Amino acid sequence: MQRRRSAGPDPNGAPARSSAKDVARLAGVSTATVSRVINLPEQVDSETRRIVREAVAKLRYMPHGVARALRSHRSQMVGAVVPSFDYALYARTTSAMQQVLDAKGYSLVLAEHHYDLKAELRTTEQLIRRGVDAFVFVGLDHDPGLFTLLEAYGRPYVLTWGVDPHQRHPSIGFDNRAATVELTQHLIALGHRRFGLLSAPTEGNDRAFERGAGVVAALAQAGLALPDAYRRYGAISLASASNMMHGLLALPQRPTAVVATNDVFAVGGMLACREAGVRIPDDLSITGVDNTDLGATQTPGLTSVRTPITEIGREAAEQVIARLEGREVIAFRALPFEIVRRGSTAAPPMA
Amino acid sequence: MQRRRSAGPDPNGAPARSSAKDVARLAGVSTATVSRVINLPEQVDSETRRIVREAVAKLRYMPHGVARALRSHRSQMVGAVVPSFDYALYARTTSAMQQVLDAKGYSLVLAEHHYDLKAELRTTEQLIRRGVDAFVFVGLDHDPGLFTLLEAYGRPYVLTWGVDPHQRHPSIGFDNRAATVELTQHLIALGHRRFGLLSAPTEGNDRAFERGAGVVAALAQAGLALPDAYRRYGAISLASASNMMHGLLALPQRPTAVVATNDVFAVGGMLACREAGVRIPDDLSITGVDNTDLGATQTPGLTSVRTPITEIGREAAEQVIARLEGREVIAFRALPFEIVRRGSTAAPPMA
DNA sequence: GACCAGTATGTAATCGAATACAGAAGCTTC
DNA sequence: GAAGCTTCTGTATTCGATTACATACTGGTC
Repeated sequence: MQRRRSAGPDPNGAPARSSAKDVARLAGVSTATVSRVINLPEQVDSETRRIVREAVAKLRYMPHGVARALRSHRSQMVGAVVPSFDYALYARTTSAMQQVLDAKGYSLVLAEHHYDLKAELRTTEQLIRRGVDAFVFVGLDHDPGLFTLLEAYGRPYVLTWGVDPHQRHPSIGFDNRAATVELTQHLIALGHRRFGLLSAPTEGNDRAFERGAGVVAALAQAGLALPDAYRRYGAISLASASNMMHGLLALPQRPTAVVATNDVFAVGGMLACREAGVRIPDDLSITGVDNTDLGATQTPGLTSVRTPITEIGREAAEQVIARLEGREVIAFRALPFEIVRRGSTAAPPMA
Repeated sequence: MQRRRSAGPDPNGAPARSSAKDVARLAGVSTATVSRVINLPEQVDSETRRIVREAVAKLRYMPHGVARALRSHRSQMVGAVVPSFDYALYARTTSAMQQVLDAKGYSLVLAEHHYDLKAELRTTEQLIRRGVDAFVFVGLDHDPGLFTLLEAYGRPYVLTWGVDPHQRHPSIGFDNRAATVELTQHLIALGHRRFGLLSAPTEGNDRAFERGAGVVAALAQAGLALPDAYRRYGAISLASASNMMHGLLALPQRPTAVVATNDVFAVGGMLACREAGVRIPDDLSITGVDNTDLGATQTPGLTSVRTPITEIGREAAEQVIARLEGREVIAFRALPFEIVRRGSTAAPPMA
């Protein structure tokens, strides 16, 4: 295979980028002084500082981050390892993170693992190899090797979208179980007795697990059960949710209320109802979690839970930066959530 | 401020990570051979290779990416600089990119610029400093300094979501103008004569500009005009779109068809119509672009254009990798799009 | 048996900054 | 005016790999 001379980052025609040595030469100082002007300016005489800064400006000098990272063991990069980007939520959390990081001079490195905790481990390993300083993960469930790895390489991290009940790992999120407990209680109060659940597979997904558990707990408290046939698990997509809902509608005694563990499931469920001619909320009530635009704009609007999407991102970024900079920080933070009632929930039809 | 001994990436207790030197010692070879086993295995005797690989496994050696990057001028990181993550689209494109990159051993570094081309330039500069090898940008409009910078540092790049008509920059996307031309023609064919436009500000946003231009061009071809009062520009959010639509509805002669330059604007517009008691499609037809779930699940479903969201991401990633590896590649790629007709468009009401 | 080509490996320089250490200069203080 | 402190700057090492170059060995050829 013929290979051209160099198409890579260091090609023929490119004007050599200027180094600290060039700046030092022009300013008539040593590279050590150049480095100090950049990193510890107060240690340098103000006149020298001025001269060096002029040289920096004239040569358009940009410190070589890779060299700096090698020597100082700091890359100024933070990794976010999320389940999936396709689900708008994580994108928004990540967006909030990115803004905070950017403002503080850090860059965001991103990876997805598609709900595969082994993949999460591998990908994190790769990012550590690349020099990423600190990490933000989604959820509390992870491969045990992940924590060993982070420990071994001394990488600070924060878990998000949940709060670690054992307080073993720093975490920022909210009480997923409490959210669906409240929703379910709301539905029970409306008079519903026969429930359905639309959920993601709970293996390795503590958010889904807790949300499902919240439904079961609230029902149990009211003396109600949630038989297996009324629990449906599938991938997070409208199509899969629609399928699951068709399954529930086909039951001999179909539920009058369906709790979905997120808005995508709920909207997928609504689509299935439209197809099947089941009216919402007259024939069936349905709720989501996360209060996305997708749910809010449906007809009728989807009752959901406003989760602290951007706050989680912002706080997580601040946390890891604080840890990186050696500051003490609150390690466990439960943010508030709030039920948002819309037209998708009402009293059940008369029996 | 008291600082603990070390909370950073290289703390006290952490077992020293093993280096190529350690592997070399254990295997009884030089570090050069270790490096060769990893990067050019066919140059090493198979027996030596086996021994080195055993040592690598025993010590759980991971090459130090930063050191490697310093010496080889390759960080194996690709940067994606997108306008915003909040808009689901870019998140999905980025997701597709990430998957390709990951499969080929690259990592994705992400930044947003919130439609500020100066910020885009600054952030790219920062990523170059961090050693990012190649870039993917959204759109054709950029600060001229951006290309100078990329040129100066020899960084390959690809523009996405549009196709450069002058073919000066490698680009992968589709014909934004043609998309709205087709939509508008569809509406004209249905009998509409009075149009409205909901768009993002076009400054520095070629996608918005082209889509708007497509509407105007199709109308002109049919001998119709689009007066300024019928063009509304605002931020990409449901609330802002709803405001704009209320403006259109308040016109003495309100439009019977509204073309929105993306689905968010269109759905925001639909919300405003619901509030104002304007029925879709009986009183007003509306269309979006991008064929998102948000639009597809509305009642009625939003007529839109299926744009090659994931294909763009995948191809862009493959492009930059190919360029990085010195392979020749197709530099200008126009992907197909397709009108998706749903219930939001119909004939105009009788006059 | 001399020469050459090819293969396998080691030695040492290198990437570009950060930083430990040393040294110079200026200022106090007794 | 000697000792001691500060303040400022330079010298030289270091981070951990990649890689140009040198070297040793093997086998084939005339």
